[in-house]
Amino acid sequence: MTDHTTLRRSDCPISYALDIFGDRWTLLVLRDLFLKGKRHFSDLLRSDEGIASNILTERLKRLERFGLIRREPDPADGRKSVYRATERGISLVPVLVEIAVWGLVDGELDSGPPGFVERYRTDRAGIIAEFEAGLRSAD
Amino acid sequence: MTDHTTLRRSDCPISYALDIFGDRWTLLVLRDLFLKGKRHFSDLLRSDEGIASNILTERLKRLERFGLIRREPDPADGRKSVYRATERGISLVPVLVEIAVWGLVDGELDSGPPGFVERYRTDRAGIIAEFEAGLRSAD
DNA sequence: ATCTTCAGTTGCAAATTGCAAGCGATTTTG
DNA sequence: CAAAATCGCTTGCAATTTGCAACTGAAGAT
Repeated sequence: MTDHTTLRRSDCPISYALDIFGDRWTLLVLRDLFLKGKRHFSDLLRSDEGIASNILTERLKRLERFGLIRREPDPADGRKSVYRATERGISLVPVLVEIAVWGLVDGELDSGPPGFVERYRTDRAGIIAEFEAGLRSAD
Repeated sequence: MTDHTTLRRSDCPISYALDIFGDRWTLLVLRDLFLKGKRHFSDLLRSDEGIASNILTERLKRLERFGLIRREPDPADGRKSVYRATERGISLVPVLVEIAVWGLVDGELDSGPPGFVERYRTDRAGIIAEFEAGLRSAD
């Protein structure tokens, strides 16, 4: 069996990154977790794109193994876990923002915060810093 | 059959982007084409990661359909085609660079141009402009 | 106590990927 | 000019991954 979960295909940084999040779902899970503030399995399951529960389970485990997110028991509800960004995960915010901006412009979409692209053009660092700060302070 | 080649899963820009390049190979093809200056099928086939020829064929067709690259006959060799970035494709350079930087830092890799990350930190726009200019002037 | 919700797991069919071999059209070699 | 090599694919097929639906045990709500 080819082990895509640990095997590195080459020493190229782009290839390295894609071995972690180069699939149809991983970045969407991170989007919900990092940009939309979702924290629970059930919230993530109700993504706009309709991820299957077995896929979500597998991706969350993978992301935890790669150290991009961590899982904690929910103190308020024994059935639930809370998923959060680690510092390593937070370092992916610029990638997420870059992809979002590309998608907005290329797809001529108007979803997302109003004026996002305009602000990005003049204050990229500020936008990114804001998202990162939001993730660090999330309780 | 679910048609992943044309179906949009949601109106999220990240989802839109992933419907175009959210897989293990597409961005690696674009890397070779945009950042490594490869132009021919045979060169792309000899990627570090060892892409299969049927997958490469399919990805090139897809990228052409999405308007990110275009194909021309090679005037110097009737068997060959030349693949080039379109303006739309060039707009993906910032995404590629962002992912590359993330991979270099997170993976503690030392591949790529020396001092790339350092220059990125102080002159992101310059690096991107350089890659873009290189693509536009390529004959 | 019973019912519901939660976070998964399981089984299986369908789609995608990877591999090796083959192909016609060119181009190069002798 | 004929034969061999190269080019950009295509084809067949096995292995892997995905998607769907149904199910489960633990925990919470009524």
